Amino acid sequence: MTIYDIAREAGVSASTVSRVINDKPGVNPRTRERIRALLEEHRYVPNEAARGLVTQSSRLVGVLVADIRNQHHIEGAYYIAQELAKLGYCALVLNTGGSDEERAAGIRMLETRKVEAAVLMGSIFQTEAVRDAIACSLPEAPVFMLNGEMDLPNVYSVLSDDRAGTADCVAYLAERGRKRVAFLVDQPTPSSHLKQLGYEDGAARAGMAQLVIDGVEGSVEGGYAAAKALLAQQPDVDGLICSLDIIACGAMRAIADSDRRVPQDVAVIGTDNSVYCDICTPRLTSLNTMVFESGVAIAHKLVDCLEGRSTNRKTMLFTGIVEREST
Amino acid sequence: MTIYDIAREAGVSASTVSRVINDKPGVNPRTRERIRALLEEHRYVPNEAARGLVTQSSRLVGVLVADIRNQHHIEGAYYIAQELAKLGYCALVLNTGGSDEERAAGIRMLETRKVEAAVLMGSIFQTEAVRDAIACSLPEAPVFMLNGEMDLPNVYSVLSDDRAGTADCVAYLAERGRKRVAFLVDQPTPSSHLKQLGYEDGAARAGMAQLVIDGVEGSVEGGYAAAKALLAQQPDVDGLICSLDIIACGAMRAIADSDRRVPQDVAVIGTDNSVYCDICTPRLTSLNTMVFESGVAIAHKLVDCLEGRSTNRKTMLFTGIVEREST
DNA sequence: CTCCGTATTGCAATCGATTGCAATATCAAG
DNA sequence: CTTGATATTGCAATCGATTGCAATACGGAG
Repeated sequence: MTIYDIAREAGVSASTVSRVINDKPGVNPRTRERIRALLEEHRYVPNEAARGLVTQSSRLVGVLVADIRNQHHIEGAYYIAQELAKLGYCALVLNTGGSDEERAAGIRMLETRKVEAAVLMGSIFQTEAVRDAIACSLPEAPVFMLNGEMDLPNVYSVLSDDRAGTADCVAYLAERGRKRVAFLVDQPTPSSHLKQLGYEDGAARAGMAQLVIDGVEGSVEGGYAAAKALLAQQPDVDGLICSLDIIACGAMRAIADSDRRVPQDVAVIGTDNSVYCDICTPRLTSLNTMVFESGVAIAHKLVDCLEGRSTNRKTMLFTGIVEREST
Repeated sequence: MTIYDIAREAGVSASTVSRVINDKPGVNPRTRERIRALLEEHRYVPNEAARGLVTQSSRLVGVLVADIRNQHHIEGAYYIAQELAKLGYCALVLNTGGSDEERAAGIRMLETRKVEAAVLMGSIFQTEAVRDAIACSLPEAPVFMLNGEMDLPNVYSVLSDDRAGTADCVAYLAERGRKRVAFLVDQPTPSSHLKQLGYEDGAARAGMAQLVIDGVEGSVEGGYAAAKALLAQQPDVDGLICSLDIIACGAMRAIADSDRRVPQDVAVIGTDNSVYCDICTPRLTSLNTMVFESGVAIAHKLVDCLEGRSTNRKTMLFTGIVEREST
């Protein structure tokens, strides 16, 4: 069912039908009603591809998510999709794998689909290859980065101050009398690197020795194994900060298995404030890195851009420690 | 950069360029190479909208996800997207809200984007309104339902036998000497209803009195509150089956707060086998309802359909209890 | 009854591809 | 130097919309 079919049946030209569909003036009210009825009757839906071809617009926004394990990113992506849908835009949510190639391919895919804007969920997109791909494929479209920055005029940033936040975690434990606070960090990503820097800042400021275990696998088992080894080697550890909540969950289990209590013997803090915090026992104190709130902020700024309003290129959200039972 | 730009620069017609792009025969090898080089040099990417208009294909598959809280559905959706990407298809992942209207609107959106197939993640799509929307908007395209069936020739189903699985859970507890097993169920959905029927089957078969608490909020707090109330009223409960793992997590906390031990005093089983199972303490025994595996199966069957191979309209996956510490 | 302004409507080009068929080029054989 | 077969290439229509401009219809004033 195309506008030509409708036009034939209504005894008018396609132009007139198009004017009715797009609520444009210059159509006799009676004709308009007649066509409206036909449109309704045949449940006409426009072909977005054809429409986009002539209007040079797709009403599509690309959302790239790298880590599907990150509940926050996914929820953020869906929130963005929802907000956009309200405005008649459609989110093209793509998951890109772990490599730079795949991420660049994702951006090229957005180009062939002619998206009008893009969102990159996560600091993992902050690489040279992605920068080049954006400069090549989306030099005009507004691109929003979550937790990342890029020196391109069309790239906007929404980030949370994870470095300061993690430093705050160290200070928080130091104030509560912890003397030896270790840091468990997963595979290096820009985000985990920031957290590590924050840990180092905090430890230096508190005059505390630094103890970093890196390369921890991002799973309950990974956290368990790392914490078990740590406690065996450094039995005097009385505080633990983890770059992922899920690692903290595994670590707490290891602590319990080593006949220590959380938080009395070892206090534990995660840095995601994820749903896991309320599920594990004891409930996990965690740094709210505002990932979800960032998604909300991105959706709003994106819509501002798309509707021609201006927005500042960088938005910083402040973190906060959410105290639960593990400290 | 369009094929016309390339054609002009190469001194040939657009047809020739198109033949090169699509690897079609009938082009002088030397010309072909020259055009290939130009394509590369200008990083030509085809406009999918224009291509789709003439070929009447979009290489787009719509994936509708209703409940973003369901980690399985999201992972499944991403897995599907990944498989499709390998074959040159692009997944249009849409989240539809809670109402029938929104779900029907999602299907209509798929129609305007001219998707070649659709996937509905979850039993929640098994409604009359969705059926009508499919019959209207996607009467030809293959539609895959996860955990749902529909009497339309183009709707395929991949489901897990949750009813039998939940009955197995009751039997499992009965065999281990539990006398009074209750069932906590969330807001009614086709899926939770099946689980409830399974519980009733199992209880009847084991000659056990039935004790169903329904309308439980699907959260840790919801499970906590429901279990707390239950234990106060029915102190003799020694087994608990929950329609959602997250409810089971809350329930285990309530049991601990009521000075009972899991599993010694009350055994608990969830019915999602989600990531939460390994995070809570004690680790939660749960029914693997194969949601993730179903996603995999759907991806494969979808690709079969798209490539012209035939598949059976209904695939049943069998559930299994994954034993952990809560039983 | 003519003329003019305004309200409707349609024509035709355009967007960026694909593709059947006609046209031209190339080359070897006779 | 034809002729015919085959290899390249281009023309033009098509997909389903949108839109500027030209054309027609209508109505009232003179």
